[in-house]
Amino acid sequence: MTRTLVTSALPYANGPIHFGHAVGAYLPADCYVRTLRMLGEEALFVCGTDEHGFAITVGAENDGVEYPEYVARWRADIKRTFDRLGIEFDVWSGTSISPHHTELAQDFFRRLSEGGFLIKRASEQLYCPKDERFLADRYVLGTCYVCGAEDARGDECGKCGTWLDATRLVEPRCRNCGSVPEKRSTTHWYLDLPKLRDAHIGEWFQGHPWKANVKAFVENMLADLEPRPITRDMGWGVPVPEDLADGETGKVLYVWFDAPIGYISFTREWADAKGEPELWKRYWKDDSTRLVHFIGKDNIPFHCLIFPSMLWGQQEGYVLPWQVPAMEFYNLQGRKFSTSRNWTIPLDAFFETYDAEATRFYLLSSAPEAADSEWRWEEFQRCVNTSLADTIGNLATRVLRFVAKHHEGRIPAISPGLAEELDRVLLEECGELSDPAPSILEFRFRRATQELIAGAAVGNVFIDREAPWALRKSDPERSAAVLNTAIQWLAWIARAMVPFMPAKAQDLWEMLGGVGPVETQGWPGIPIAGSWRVLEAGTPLGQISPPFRKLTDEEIEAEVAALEARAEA
RNA sequence: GGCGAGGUAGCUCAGUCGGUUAGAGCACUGGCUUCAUAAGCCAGGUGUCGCGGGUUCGAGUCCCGCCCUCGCUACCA
Repeated sequence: MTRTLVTSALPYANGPIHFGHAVGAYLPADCYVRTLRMLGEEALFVCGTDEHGFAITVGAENDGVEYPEYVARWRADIKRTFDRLGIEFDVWSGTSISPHHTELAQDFFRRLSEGGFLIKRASEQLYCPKDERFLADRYVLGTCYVCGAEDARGDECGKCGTWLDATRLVEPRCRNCGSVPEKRSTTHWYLDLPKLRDAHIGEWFQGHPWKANVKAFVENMLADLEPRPITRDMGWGVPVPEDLADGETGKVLYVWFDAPIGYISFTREWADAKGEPELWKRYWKDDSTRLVHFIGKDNIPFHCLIFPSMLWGQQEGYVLPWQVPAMEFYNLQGRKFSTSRNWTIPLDAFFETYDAEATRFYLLSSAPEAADSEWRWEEFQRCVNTSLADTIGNLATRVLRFVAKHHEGRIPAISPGLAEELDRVLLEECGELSDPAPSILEFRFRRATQELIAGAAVGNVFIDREAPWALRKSDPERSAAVLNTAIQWLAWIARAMVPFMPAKAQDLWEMLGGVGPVETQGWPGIPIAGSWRVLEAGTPLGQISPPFRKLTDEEIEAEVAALEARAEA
């Protein structure tokens, strides 16, 4: 029995999330958590929005609303998408509203300072006098001092690709209001990453079996590490603790510094809500906890290096990540998802037409585990029609309608002798049986979806071999036993479907006459002859209806055309 | 520039420590079946494993070089 704390990257409360986000950090995590629970293991699933930072202040001001209102709007919008996808966190909060967050983030700063892991340093940064704020590099435009291109962004020139120093741009201007920024000296605190690496984090990282994409990337960074600023001149964020500010004012913790602390704040919020305020320590301060961060690859530095450094630097026994199953990127029909270029799938319309559970399955089956991958409408259609409707859905209807017609809608009887014989046929002679759970626990979600479908295919082979429609006349007892076995197999499928499609799994379970939540049946694993049947003969079936609607060529073609039309508009 | 990942059948991909005639799904063709959502089952593969070298009894797999695609490059989060 293990205990696992699962986090999904905190989405930034500055816009809607799309399927690329969902498949990168949220769906796999939800699937993983559901699998652990089916296996009887303890898991806690934590998420919420990341609500500080410069980009949010700009977004809110452009919309003419106060910061808290702005982030509350996106917090709700993002949550709605998760709800529709059936992603169920144990706690959902936000870094600007979670009760312990400010104090905890300040505490992190304080303890790092006491540990000697912070460096105070002055630097020159660009300040916009009109907007009265310091500008992040990417919010400054100007002429590239390398190639002369105009409208280069302060962090990188779009023309020549050079990584720029914003303060050296020729004719710089504020991206927001166009005025000329001035250089101002400002003091900030830096996290001494080289020191933390040498003290512990380097060794810790090396001694751990990471996913290939994580390992290569971080090893590289470890070799060439520099102190990183963790404060910012801004009014929106967690203030630097006054007692440590040395008279400096207007400083807040950098958003990336406070954001991952949100995982802990939210866990505390969850524990408070349960009426056991100390319970969060069971997850964060017990060595035996497995901390798993689901993220997109853009988040690897933070979750494999910086946040672990912050945690360890507390010297308070915080657990460090056990695994960071970072996904690569997910594109849409050959291009990057882009809200500004209208290369997106409008989700409100999408969920009115398409099934969220089938969408979960398709997303997991195409997840960018080892390389970038993409949503393709044609593949979505193929997946829904072939794998879900034909292989799983049709297996259910072909068996259940037969039973409805010839056995009064009740699960037919089976004798011990026939059970033994049919177990052998089904479990040994109808194709290879595989258990999706080990794949899920290794973060191989694509393979896991294939294994589920392979299981349903075994059911189809079994029915064809035994042909109960023919046996009905020649050997009615065997015909009944075959149908009993097929229904038991559907029950296996329903249970195995839970991590991928929890609601559909429940629908199927009830169609089979199953009572109560299918999750409570536990994970079915690979059936063992003689002990895998869970439904009683004589049990009345539920209402039979095809679990998955097939998608027509016309509607898929229309979706692709609409996508392209929106992008051109 | 630096780093990384990919390049395997028409399409999407799997190939663990190097080891038989390189696999799966889809698509396609033929046959069977008629319980079922025009679903199901069976059978059918002459692939330069990106290119060129090398190591080895043996390379898709390891080493070197090159070509192509994509991503990341931390003061956006």
